[in-house]
Amino acid sequence: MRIPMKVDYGVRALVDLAGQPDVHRPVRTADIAGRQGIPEPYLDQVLTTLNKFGLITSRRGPQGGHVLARAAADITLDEVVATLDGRNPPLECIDDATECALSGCCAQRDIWRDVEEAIHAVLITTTIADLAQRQQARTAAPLTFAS
Amino acid sequence: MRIPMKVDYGVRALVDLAGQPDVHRPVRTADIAGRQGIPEPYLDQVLTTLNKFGLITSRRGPQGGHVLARAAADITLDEVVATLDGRNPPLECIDDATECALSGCCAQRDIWRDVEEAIHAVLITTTIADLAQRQQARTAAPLTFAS
DNA sequence: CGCATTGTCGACTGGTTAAGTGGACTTTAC
DNA sequence: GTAAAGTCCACTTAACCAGTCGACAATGCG
Repeated sequence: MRIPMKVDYGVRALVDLAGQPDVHRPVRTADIAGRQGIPEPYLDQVLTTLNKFGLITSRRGPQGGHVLARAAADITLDEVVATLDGRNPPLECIDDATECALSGCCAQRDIWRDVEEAIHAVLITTTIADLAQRQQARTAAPLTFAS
Repeated sequence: MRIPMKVDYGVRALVDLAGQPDVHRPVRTADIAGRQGIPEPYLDQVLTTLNKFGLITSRRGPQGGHVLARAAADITLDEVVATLDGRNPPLECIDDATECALSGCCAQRDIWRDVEEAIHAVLITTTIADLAQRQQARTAAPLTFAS
């Protein structure tokens, strides 16, 4: 019942990209890793996956880096989780009814599905833009008093 | 974001115990394993844990086996998960604020906490008795039409 | 063209989880 | 009291996840 590191790192990276002053200037892996406290080689893999599935666009070479492929408001957390965690259901039997067949369609399958849907409901209503905005408000607020 | 096998097996075993005609007669590990399609030696370990934490009572020797230690209606799924999965938060930083400190109290921490609470909400409102009842209704219903 | 920079990919290591194996211990039946 | 039926416990194996390292490929610049 844990959130994989991949997912946490991926979300952090996307929020970092969304929070850049110029959204079209590529950001290097090392910069994101430094700011977010993520082991760089590992973040590397995560960003590669995000690029492969079209969440970010990456460019190699000098002045290369990563850019959000879409508007931050269009990227839901649910999509990030699905991309990085491979669309795994919390338990096999939820999608595959074949395994659970012998126990006469077990009752707890409903419960696990409820759990899955509860998670889904939270994740689908949250976008990277939401998080970036919240982040910005949080880093700015403690320094400047409300005018 | 997966539900550990331990948890699934543990819940299945408890529901199995709750569904017994005589709740006070001990049920053998092998019987539960056979009915529920669980690898017996592994279920063994799970049941030992459940016994150690007082969810079931186990007796050794001939006519030995496992019995629910409390009423099925008093055992919530949340408790089973906590017992078998060791009260792990979905992400370290939710309980330990030390790790996340450098990124200025990150925004997604709230979201992961929301997810955790959503899961909690489902699990705490479901008891072993609920599942056992639902299970019984499901195995009986397809044969007899509603009167 | 040649080289530095930066992303991409694959193999490798260490820790945790899901199981399997074997033996010790405890209780009941005879 | 002895044997059998059970649970309990420690060790091993296989698969997976987090993280590291090094080679390769593409891009831009002189």
